[in-house]
Amino acid sequence: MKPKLNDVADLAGVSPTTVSRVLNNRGYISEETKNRVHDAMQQLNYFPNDVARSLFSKRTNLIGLIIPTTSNPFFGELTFHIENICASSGYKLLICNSLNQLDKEESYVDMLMRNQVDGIIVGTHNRGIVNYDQKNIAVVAIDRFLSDTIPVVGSDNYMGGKMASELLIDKGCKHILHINGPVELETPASLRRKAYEDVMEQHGREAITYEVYDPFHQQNHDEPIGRLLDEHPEVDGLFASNDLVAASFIATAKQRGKRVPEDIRVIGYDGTETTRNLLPELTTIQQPIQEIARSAVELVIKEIEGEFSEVPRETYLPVKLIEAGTV
Amino acid sequence: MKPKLNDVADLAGVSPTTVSRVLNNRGYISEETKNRVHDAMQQLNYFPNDVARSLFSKRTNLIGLIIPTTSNPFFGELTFHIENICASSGYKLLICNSLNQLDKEESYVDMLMRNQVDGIIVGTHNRGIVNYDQKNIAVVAIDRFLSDTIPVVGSDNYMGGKMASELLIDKGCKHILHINGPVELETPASLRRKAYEDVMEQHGREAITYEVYDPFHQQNHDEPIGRLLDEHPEVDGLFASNDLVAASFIATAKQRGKRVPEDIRVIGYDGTETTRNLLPELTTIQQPIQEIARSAVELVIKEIEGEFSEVPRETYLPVKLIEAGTV
DNA sequence: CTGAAAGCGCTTACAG
DNA sequence: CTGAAAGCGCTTACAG
Repeated sequence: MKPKLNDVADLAGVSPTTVSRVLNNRGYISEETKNRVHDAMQQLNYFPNDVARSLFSKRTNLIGLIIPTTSNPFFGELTFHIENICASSGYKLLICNSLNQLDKEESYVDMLMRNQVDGIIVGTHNRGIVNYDQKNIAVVAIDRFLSDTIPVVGSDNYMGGKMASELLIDKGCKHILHINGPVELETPASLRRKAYEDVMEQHGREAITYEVYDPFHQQNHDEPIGRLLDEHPEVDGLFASNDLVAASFIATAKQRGKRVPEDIRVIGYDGTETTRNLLPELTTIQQPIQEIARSAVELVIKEIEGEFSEVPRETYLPVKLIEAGTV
Repeated sequence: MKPKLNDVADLAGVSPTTVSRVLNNRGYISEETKNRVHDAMQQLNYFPNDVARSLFSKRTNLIGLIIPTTSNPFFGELTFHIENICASSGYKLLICNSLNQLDKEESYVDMLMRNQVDGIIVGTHNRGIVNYDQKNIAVVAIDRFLSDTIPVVGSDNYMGGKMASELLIDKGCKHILHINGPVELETPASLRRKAYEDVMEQHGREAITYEVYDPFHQQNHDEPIGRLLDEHPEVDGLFASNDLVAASFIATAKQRGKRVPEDIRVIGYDGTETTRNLLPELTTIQQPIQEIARSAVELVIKEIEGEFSEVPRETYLPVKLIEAGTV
């Protein structure tokens, strides 16, 4: 049987109170008892039961992370950094892959609440919205407006969209296409599209935006992209809302005999380590994933600790253009 | 304040015992009380505190997953599937990115034990080894021998290595190189190398294996690969132990004016969705990630439920050759 | 069919 | 400097 605090107390010949105190380094204890207790703990190979501690303290040091899927390199890397930063602050991560399905997100939130997590970081992009406000829990959203009060963290989407669009213009593209997620979502990421449209207008170009149903749940984009290329044979530039779509586009374009960048120039968005490794020639707008993770974790911890005044409603971190072969 | 079971009991005019019974659907309860209790729960927006339940039941329904990093596409996808399968079996996932560092793995295991997880799935590949046997907890390893008793799940590494090596031979390669992780690890993955060496020997070829220090922790492989190409200008075939290394190799080779596959044919290992999407031309041995995840979860659950006799010591799942442009 | 009591493994006022 | 008691929010024998 697992030794418990009482066993340690018995062995050390002290009260459970005393053991608890040396465990938590609270109150005055003589060096001698302290040593005896430590010896007893060692001897029994004792470690405290955090479930019992949580029940009392009403703190689990657990944070729930809801994302579409860790299979997507952006979210895989985001998850890594979030977990890493949580760990160094004494928090643990409960992971939830919602696949952008509202019902899954809802049942995950229920699960997290029953498990008494201290906070939730939400990075899903559903159509519907879970009402996090009345859950009475610390929440931070990544690139998504959840309510008037829930803080949002993301990359500087407008700047990213602007840099990408202007680069394509500078390179001499005449017919620039944009592929984005569904606009109705009203996410900060739709600013990428807004920037694209603004730049096109400034340069007297027509803005043509295609929407992919769900850019985060990995799926085969080749077919819709093929149709798109057939409908717009004049296209000579593409700004894709993420690198996976950009990669699908490049593959499809090549199949149709188009050369990249000679015939079509392509820019993606995200710039994950994985993309940099597997497709180094892709020009892309790199999100500061680690900084996004850091902000999200810091903000949710501030909320947990009640420091609401120090939590800005919106935090946008700078992006970086990575210019490579596809442009 | 969060409503508790007692509040529900008060409102419904019954004892806490009764509320607990309707919550757990245990014992006989009249329809009428059942309804009154349900009404009270609704009215108060009550949901049970799983921390308290866990303290009593000594079951948390929590599983710990220790992997190098979700940033790596193989582990990102593995994590997704494991979490997914856990969720459908009522388990939750606590995620731990060890970066293959022994000290991190150790402190994660401590953390998981304190949090009373029901089981642990281990997918790290350190040099040192944590003694999981004496932790007295359900453990399953992925592609790693942890002890004589801990079950291992993985792909059929020998078959994968054989298929890759033979394909290169069939394609007419004369000087085939293999890049692998450090052998001392004695992981089942080293069977990929064994198969390569056996095939080379059968065909009277020299086996040349290079070792990359840590193929899982993403890093820049370009420099060592560059040296390797300089030392072996005659190489016309490469079997890489994973797709990321294969991609680095291809990029480096191209920089040196080598054409793939005309001058050098390349085969990777893993075949993740992400690689298929970003680098569809890469020929690779695809691991059955979802099946590995399913086996790992099923086995750890069997251990948790005490059905040790149904847990095989080693489970190797079939791989699939994906032949594409690099070969 | 329902309830009072004890207990899961800890922690913290409160006394001394 | 140390301990007895009560309690965190549940559940389960045991009675009735």
